[in-house]
Amino acid sequence: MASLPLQFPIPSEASLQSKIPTSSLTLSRIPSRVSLNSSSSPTKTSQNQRGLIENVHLVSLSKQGMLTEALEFLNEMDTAGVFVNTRSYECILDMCGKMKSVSNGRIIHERIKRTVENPSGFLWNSLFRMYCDCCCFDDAKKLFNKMLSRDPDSWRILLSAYTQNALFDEALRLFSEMHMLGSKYHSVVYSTLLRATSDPQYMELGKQIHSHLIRNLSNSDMFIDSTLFHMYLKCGCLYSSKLLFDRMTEKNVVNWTELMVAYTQENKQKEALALFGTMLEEGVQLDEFVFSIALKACSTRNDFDTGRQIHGHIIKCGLESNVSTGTPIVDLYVKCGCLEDALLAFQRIVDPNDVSWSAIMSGYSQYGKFEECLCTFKNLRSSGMDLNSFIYTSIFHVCSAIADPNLGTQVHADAIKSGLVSDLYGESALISMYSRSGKLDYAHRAFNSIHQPDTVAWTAIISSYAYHGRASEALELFKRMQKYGARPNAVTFIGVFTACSHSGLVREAQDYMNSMSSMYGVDPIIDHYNGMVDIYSRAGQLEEALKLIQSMPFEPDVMSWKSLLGGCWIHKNVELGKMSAENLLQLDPDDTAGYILLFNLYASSGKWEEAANIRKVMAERDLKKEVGCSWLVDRGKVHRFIVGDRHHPQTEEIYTKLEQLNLSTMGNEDKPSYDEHALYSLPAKREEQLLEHSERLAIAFGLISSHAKTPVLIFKNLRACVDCHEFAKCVSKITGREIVIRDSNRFHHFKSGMCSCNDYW
DNA sequence: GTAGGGTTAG
Repeated sequence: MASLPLQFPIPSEASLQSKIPTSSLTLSRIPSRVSLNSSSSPTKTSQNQRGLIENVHLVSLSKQGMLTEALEFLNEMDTAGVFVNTRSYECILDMCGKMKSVSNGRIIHERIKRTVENPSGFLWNSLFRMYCDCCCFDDAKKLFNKMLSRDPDSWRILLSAYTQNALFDEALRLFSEMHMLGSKYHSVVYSTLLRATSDPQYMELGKQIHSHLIRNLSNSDMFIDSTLFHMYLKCGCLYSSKLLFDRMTEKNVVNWTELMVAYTQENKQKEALALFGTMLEEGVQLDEFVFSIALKACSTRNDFDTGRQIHGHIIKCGLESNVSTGTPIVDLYVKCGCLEDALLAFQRIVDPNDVSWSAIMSGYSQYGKFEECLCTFKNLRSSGMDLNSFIYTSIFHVCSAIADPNLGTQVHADAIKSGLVSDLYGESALISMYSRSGKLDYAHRAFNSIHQPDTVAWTAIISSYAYHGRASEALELFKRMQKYGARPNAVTFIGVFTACSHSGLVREAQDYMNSMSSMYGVDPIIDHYNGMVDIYSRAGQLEEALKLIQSMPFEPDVMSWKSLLGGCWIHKNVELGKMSAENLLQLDPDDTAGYILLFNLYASSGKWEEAANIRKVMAERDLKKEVGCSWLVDRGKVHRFIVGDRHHPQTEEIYTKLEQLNLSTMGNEDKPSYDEHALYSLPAKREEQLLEHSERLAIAFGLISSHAKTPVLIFKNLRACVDCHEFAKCVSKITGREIVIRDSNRFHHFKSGMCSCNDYW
């Protein structure tokens, strides 16, 4: 039979889709049917060609998501009596599902019922899939129950819809139904279903399905292998996963990455990196995901050298500027203490995202680059970039370090507005921020707002009270924490020891030290022993402190000796102090604080020659003590003072006030001692300088600038000086004002001539 | 028309 010549060549469907300007196309502009030679009788070919262009056009409209136009065109085709083929229906239903337009899908469903006799299994499945894609599971199930010829695809479509929408119980019920009916299923059904069991709560079921597939499936494939491997990993069965992984005939980079992630989550960074090494040996194609997890393993274990090698590898692969690899490189350098390298790596990222910014901001906040951190934050905010809760946590850290409660409160409000303070990280950072800014009540409020505080949150509030010298409340919170089922960790015990230390609770601290490991399962580390040394030393039990240093299961470090030296200074034990200082300076010959403590010890014991010698050694080594600086925040502005400072615009008023205060407190204070401020001064000059110490200037300014009922809140970078501590006590008595000073160690709350530390610090 | 991965904080 000769084929009939067409009047024009029929283009391929694909080329038509790109050529036809679909939106304005109507039946009047394209032939409603391909013209055939009228004298010829219809043949099979001619039947197939009838309405072909219209159907192609309908498919084209559907694929472009122009559902309204497609429906209109469908009506025009009806009017013109053009046959709508199954393929067109499938396409339009597919788009209805993708666009979740169940109303249009229902119109098509009705049309099919009216116009299509005996719809094929394919068409039924298309309809069915449309309802599934639109999440209309009731309609889908109704249709499913009506379907006479459910094929394996029908089951799979519904099963897949259930798993994709996390309706795992329904998925498992359906599978059970399939099983009861003895339906045939192949690997696709298993891999779809296993998705539902990749959760610890379904692990047993997952195992059953695994054994089911072993019995019913003759050949496994990479989907099954991969899904089973994934399922066991997600259920926490690393060992089983590894067995499956080793047996997999075909492994790809995703499988390797998953296993590495599992190792890092179990704190097995070394194993993760070993896997990475094997990947390199086996020549697996690497991508940004696997690099990022390898870098994370390095940063977590502070493995700078391996991290640097991986960085080199990334450069070779040309992925250095990629945000997914560039960001963990930044984090690696931040964690390894190389802020400069981190900045360089950051600058190389072509399009840094919020994660990249939070990584670099965390670096800024950790390395004291507070101004840079705040400035970056302001710029990001005004640029409209998406911020995340990590960024806010870093900013809370900065606010707490610079002790600016106003800024902290503003950022807090901002974070609430952005909805980014809702997780425990942010909340715990908030507790610390408020407490370190002198607002213990706000800190407690932040703690109370946490629905279920975890160990870190409890630790933050315990440490806050400890830091403010409120030992009994801190220890009470420690008890409550256990009642609520939160398990203390090593950091919690640091808070507990801080509380005991600031209040001289030697017995209690001993009890905690002895029960840490047995009762709480926390093995003491050197920081805990040093805490105990500090507690003995402050309490004057210097021999006990020394005994502990000598008997503890760690080599004493700088902190161990410094704590003992501090105690020797307080309790004027020159011999032991000298020995502690020698040990301390042997470990770190440049420890300025160690020299200053020893100098003060000599000076306060009248050993001027030895004191002068310390000063000489320091000068020879070019060691200068950090300049004492006190500051306070008034109406959002930070006012800083150093000793004898005359730069403040209100200097006149400040000094007048200070003179007045010095006169009224004179005689009320204890006899002046010697402290770090006095190191390079002669005794007479020293006393003169004492009257202009930074704390006193800050107190004077605080009194004249703030409201009479509000406490004067002052921050100092060094430890509070004994004389100024006395001064603050007197001022609080004479003026009736409450004064709060945060020094480098803790908070002092002065009220009516008393300090919350009871002169014990 | 099935499965699956990463990086930032207290």
